[in-house]
Amino acid sequence: MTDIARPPRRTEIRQQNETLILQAAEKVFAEAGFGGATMQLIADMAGLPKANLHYYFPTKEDLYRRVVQDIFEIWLQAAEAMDKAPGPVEGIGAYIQAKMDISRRHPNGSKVWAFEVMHRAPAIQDYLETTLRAWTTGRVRLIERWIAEGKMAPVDPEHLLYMLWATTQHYADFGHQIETLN
Amino acid sequence: MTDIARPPRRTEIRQQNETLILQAAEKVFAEAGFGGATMQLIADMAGLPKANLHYYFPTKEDLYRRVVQDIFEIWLQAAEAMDKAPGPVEGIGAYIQAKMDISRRHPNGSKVWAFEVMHRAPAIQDYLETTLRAWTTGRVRLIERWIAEGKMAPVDPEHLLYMLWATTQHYADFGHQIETLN
DNA sequence: TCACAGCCTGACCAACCGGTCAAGAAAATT
DNA sequence: AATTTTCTTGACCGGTTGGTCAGGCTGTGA
Repeated sequence: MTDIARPPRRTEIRQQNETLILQAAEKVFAEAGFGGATMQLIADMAGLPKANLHYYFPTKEDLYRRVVQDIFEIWLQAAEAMDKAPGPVEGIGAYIQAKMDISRRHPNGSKVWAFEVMHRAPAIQDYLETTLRAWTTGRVRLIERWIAEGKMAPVDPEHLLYMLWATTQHYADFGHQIETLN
Repeated sequence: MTDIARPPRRTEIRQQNETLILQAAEKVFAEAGFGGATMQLIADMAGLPKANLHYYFPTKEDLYRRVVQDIFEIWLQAAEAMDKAPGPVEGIGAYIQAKMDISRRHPNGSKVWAFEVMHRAPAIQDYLETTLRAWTTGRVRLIERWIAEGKMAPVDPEHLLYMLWATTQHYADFGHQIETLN
């Protein structure tokens, strides 16, 4: 009956190595895409033998899916910043701020996410069709309410969201292009 | 001394096969990135034996560089639409129109371009640092003139261009995401 | 002290990678 | 008709790929 004491310990090594691998994987996948990435390179970057990767993540796809899933969850958190705001100026401003922060703190994850969405999202179709859609409709309704209350100009809420995504994503992913031109 | 008659003929088969290969390559590179694409898959998609690809394009990199170069030249042509316009409304409008048209007609090329720029553009550094920069400064000056003439609101010309890039590129590359949500 | 579950890894495998090449087919030039 | 150039391709090469596995190691609980 010692149910409470079991889970905490014993997984320390596992968790430590998993994050180590995930960090390396995020970087390699971001730089080469799924097909271009190699388990050997990820292993080298993590400082582990390749066989050890396969101990924690049986296949390359498992590892990739996990990387995508992680960044998606972080990405979703930016929504909170929008909901807590009293009006559009603070809400949208805070959302942009949060998204740009994520892009800055997880540039690799941001690229993996972009790559994934660009390619029909074979690894995350479920997310796009359920979680993401739910999130979007919720936010669209919020913006519609703001418009109805006269707090902001009557723009198409969906297109506004697309533009926000486009711009923040662009600054995250095309940093090099912008940098070169300045 | 028959200098004029030489170039036209003789390259018919070559040109035909080159475009056939380039079309297949554009698609495969767009879907898998440079590292994930394979010469075998491109060959199959073009309906040619793999050894034949290497006859026209000695290495995978040569083929890739050519694909990137082609889409870049098409991309540059959208500039003309902007220059011919008398004012910002027509100019920027026409530019967006032209870019969206390109994205719609060359969705694969657009993805290859995005992928290339996202990854520090190893194959086209020269372009980014010369041609593209020249193009940008020219357009910035055009917008500045429009602002000086009171034809449009005084916004930062460079940031305006970035936003235009971001939005049009987003609609081209993330078509699937937008489609899924609608 | 022992046992046992979780962790580690060198060696190995079939499949596939980009690229080569020689020998021949087709086309253009003479 | 002869010759030369361009095009085509099956077979092949060394190296790399994702993935496996047997056997050893290690920390912990009894």
